[in-house]
Amino acid sequence: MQARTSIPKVYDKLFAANGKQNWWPGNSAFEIMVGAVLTQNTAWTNVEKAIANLKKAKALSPQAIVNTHPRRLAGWLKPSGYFNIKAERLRAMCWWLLGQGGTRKIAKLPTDELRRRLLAVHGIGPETADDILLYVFNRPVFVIDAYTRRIFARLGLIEGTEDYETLRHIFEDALDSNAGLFNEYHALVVVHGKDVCRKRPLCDRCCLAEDCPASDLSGSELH
DNA sequence: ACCCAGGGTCATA
DNA sequence: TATGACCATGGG
Repeated sequence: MQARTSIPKVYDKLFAANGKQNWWPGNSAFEIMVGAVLTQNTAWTNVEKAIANLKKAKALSPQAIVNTHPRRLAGWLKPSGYFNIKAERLRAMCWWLLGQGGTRKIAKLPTDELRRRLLAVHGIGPETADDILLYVFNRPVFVIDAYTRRIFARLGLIEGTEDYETLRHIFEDALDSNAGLFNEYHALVVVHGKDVCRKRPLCDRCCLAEDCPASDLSGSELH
């Protein structure tokens, strides 16, 4: 009981310490989708280099990508790692997008149906699908990633070994179903995960610690 | 020289 | 269903 009711409070602390993040980085729906695939188990700085290569080659569109030989595409993706696999995944996503008639078309689908279709694409798993649902289609879906497991397990709010869907429902049930909130929350989790809570056994000096000044909301709960 | 990064798929038991 | 191997570059 204590555990689940604290999830909103963690958001308040993260927001108070880090402010608004304005995610997802990228200037178009398609760029966000490409980034979501390329960042799989990969540092974002490496993803930026690969996306820059695509832009320089004027290949940041579904048509351009399916018209590009996989070898050449993989070459542009090299800095983001797993380049052969990611070239296939981007191809699969682009074929799918073209077959669906573009993002404008599928934007009309209900969230459950859109999620099923995303998960049916080779190379799009639960987290990537939810990144796209949330940051492209503005759907109130809570994204679970490795940082989420680590941080909240460390805080004692979850075990950390729960499967993806279980965790997603825990977070979605604990919060208002608000895409803007989920957007900011996941961004804050990632920023916090990179920044402070790396290899420590406990978040002893970070903004989530009990005695941290940045975590003291002085009873002014924002929700 | 290690360790890990905003995961997912596939083969095996 | 539940592990483990595999993918691969770049920054710390």
